[in-house]
Order: sequence, then structure tokens, then C-alpha cells
Amino acid sequence: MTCPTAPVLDLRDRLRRAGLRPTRQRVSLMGVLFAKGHRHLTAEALHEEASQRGVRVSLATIYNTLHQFTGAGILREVAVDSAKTYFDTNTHNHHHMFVEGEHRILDIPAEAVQLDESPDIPDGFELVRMEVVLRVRRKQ
Amino acid sequence: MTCPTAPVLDLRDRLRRAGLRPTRQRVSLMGVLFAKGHRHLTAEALHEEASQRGVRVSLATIYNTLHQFTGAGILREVAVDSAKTYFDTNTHNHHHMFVEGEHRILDIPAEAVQLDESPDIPDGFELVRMEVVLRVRRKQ
DNA sequence: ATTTGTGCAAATCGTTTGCATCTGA
DNA sequence: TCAGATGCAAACGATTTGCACAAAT
Repeated sequence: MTCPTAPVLDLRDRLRRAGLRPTRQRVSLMGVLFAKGHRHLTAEALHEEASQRGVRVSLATIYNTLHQFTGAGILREVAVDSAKTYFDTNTHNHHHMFVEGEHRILDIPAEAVQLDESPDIPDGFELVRMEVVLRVRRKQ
Repeated sequence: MTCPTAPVLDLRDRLRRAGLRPTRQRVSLMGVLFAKGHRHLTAEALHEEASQRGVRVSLATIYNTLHQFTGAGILREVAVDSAKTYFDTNTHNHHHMFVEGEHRILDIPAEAVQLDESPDIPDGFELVRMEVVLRVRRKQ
């Protein structure tokens, strides 16, 4: 952790470019978040995974960090499950499949869904993003 | 409340057909829910509105009832806001616009959004429904 | 040195639950 | 009668907050 290998420098840079100070915790959490491709994590899940990797960060800091990262465009919040908030490491345009009863989220590539031009946005509002959620359940 | 006017009978019938006993509270809440066209309510909002109309129902019963109604197909749960759960009195196929920062949900008629046939559903799963959420924010 | 971030524990908020009591069929 | 509903208060789980301490610029 005191040995700045190349990937760690990347993480620090990415944080700086996002306007966030590269603190030890933020760098570590970025490392955990982006260690294995894109995924959807809850605060609790990130906390556990960080602990397992020997990264000791309080849950309060996890929540702070997740929201800071979301504000900085590093993460995206996914609201499909009223029970808890998921954060998506993929901030590119894509959609989701949600497995009801299992609290599981799967990605759908943007190209898999064709929508015509978006419906009218009321005056005074601007589109942030359009997302599609396929709710599925296990058969039988 | 002891005078069974026509609309009250309708409500009672609708509850019976849904397999729910038409108790005083359920009939009253249906009355409140469907008094003014379709809308999106939280448990808290329904509780307040019921109180204002002199319908005294505990919050616990509100939650029970909302879930029973959802299970019976009288209401639909809308998960767009990770902060709280909204219930939609419109159970027909349609979509939503969510105003970020204002906790406000607007309807988009199904016809306003054209999607091609849905993406592949993984084996062992079946589609419950496909919904589109347009996230918008107030300009500036 | 100053500003910003972190950790902890307590507080908050939406929601659920256990249980005694009531009510509709 | 009696299964099913309700109300209350307490329990719960996810998230936020206040504040003293620590770390980054």
C-alpha cells in the first residue's frame, strides 16, 4: 500500500480527475470495485468484500464514498429494488434485468433494446437518462 | 359508512373478486386510493390522506393493505426511487418519468414508447413485465 | 496550516412483526 | 363461531449524521 504500482497510480489519477482527493480508503475501494469487471453492489456487499481483502473501512465511509463516486460519475445508482440501493460499476448506457425475489441484477447491453425517440419531456425538464428494466422471475 | 351507496358496493365487490375480505379499512382505503384518478402514493401519503378524510387506519394496516392490494393486482409497486416505495393505482401497461430530486413520478402511456421485441430472457426465467423509466431533472 | 475525509456510535427513517383484541362471514 | 384483520408498540434493517480525530494538499 506504500508501493505505488502502476494500477494504483491509475486509480489515484482517476480520482483526481473526478475532483476527489485520492485518500487511502477511496483508492482501496476503487481497487475493490473495479477488480473484477462490472457489477452491482450494495454498500453492505462492498463493505464485506473490502474486509475480506484486508481493507478496513467503516460502513459510514462506504456510504459516503459510494455517493461521492456516484456524484463524480464513477458509479451509477440502480433503483430497481425497493429494499436496498445498488451501485453499478458500469456507467455506460445499458439496461437491467431484475430477478424478483432473488435481489439479483443482470445487465442488458444497450443494443439489445431498441426504443424509438424518447417521449416528450415536459417543459423545464431535461432528460438525465432512459432506462429499461425487465422484471423476471424464476419459472414455476 | 353504514349506508351502502352504489360506489361502496363496487369497492366491496372489487375486493371480493380479488379474494380479499371487504373490511371497513380496506373499503375506505380503496375509496381514498381511487378517488381521484390514477396516482403514485407512498404508505405515508396514503396514511395522511386517509386521516384527512377521517379514515382512521394504523400505518401498519396501511402497509399490510398496500401489499395485499399489490398481490391481488389492484395496485402495482413502482421501484424508481431508492428512498421509498411508491404504489401505482394504474396497473395497466405503461411507463414512468421520475423527476430526480423531487421524488415525483409521472406516467408515460405505453404507446409513447416503442420497443422492439424484448431481449432474450435467460432459460428458466419468465418475463414479469418490462418497464421504462425516464429520469429527468429540472433544467439549470 | 487549513481543508477535507474518516470512524465511531447514536440517531433517523421507512418498513415489518408479535401479539392481544376485534370483526366479518 | 372463528379464521382472518387490525392496532399498537416494539423491533428491524438500511442509511445518515454529529463530532472528535486523522490525513491530504
